[in-house]
Amino acid sequence: MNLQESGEMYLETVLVLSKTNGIVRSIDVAEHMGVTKPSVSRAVGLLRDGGYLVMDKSGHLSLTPLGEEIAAKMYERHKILTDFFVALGVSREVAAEDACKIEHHISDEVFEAIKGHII
Amino acid sequence: MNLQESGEMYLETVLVLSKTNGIVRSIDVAEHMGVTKPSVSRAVGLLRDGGYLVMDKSGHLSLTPLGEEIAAKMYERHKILTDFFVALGVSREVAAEDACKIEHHISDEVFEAIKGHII
DNA sequence: AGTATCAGTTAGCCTCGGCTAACCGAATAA
DNA sequence: TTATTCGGTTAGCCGAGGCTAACTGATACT
Repeated sequence: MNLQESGEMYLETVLVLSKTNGIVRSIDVAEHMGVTKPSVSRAVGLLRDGGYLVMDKSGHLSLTPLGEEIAAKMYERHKILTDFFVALGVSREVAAEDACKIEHHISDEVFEAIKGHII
Repeated sequence: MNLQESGEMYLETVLVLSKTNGIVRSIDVAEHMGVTKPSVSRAVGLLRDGGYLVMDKSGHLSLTPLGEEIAAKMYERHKILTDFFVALGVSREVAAEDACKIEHHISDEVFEAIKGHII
């Protein structure tokens, strides 16, 4: 499985929800992301097949080390990019929105450069 | 027609090629973007229907004021973002690649903030 | 015990944006 | 004049990633 932007987003959401809620179910992911249950169901199936997460018999999702790695990477990008934009004078809300969109598109090189220039 | 990321990319390419080559044909757009003729043909059709560009009887493409506006906006973003990343220490090549990807995703607010902080 | 609710899945549809194969018409070359 | 090439179009396929409708199975309520 070649992880697409949407896959990264699902993994990041699982990570964020597990930090805040503890346990994470598909329905929580759906609500948090504003998508439907079937969309999450398919995404979870693909991510499970790809070895990025597992679902136990009661429907609780947990990231594998591989999934955790990607989710943590996206989450770090999200935070750093948001802070960076805020530091440039952007409102926190718009900064977070944009961070969410571009975190999946920038190269490691550009991200590290930004990270190294936090004001 | 609601302009998608790919539409913006086609418009920007027409603008860039018109700056360098003068006249622009679909085949030139295809070669420059690394897509096939049918892909360009369909995109040009949609952009024509949306009032973003016109094609004369000999196949020459030109942007309408509406298309020009969008293309110029993307082109400016491309240049500014590239310069910004280069200023942060990123190689020109990677900077341009990333600029190309994110120019379609960032908000006006974030872009203006970046533009105002060119080092 | 029977019913309602809730979470997850399945089936199937849609749009976007690539692709190949095949066709058309104009210009060029033999 | 006929054949090739070139540029554009048409038809149709595919994958990604949304969606709705409908089913399933478990838990909880009456």
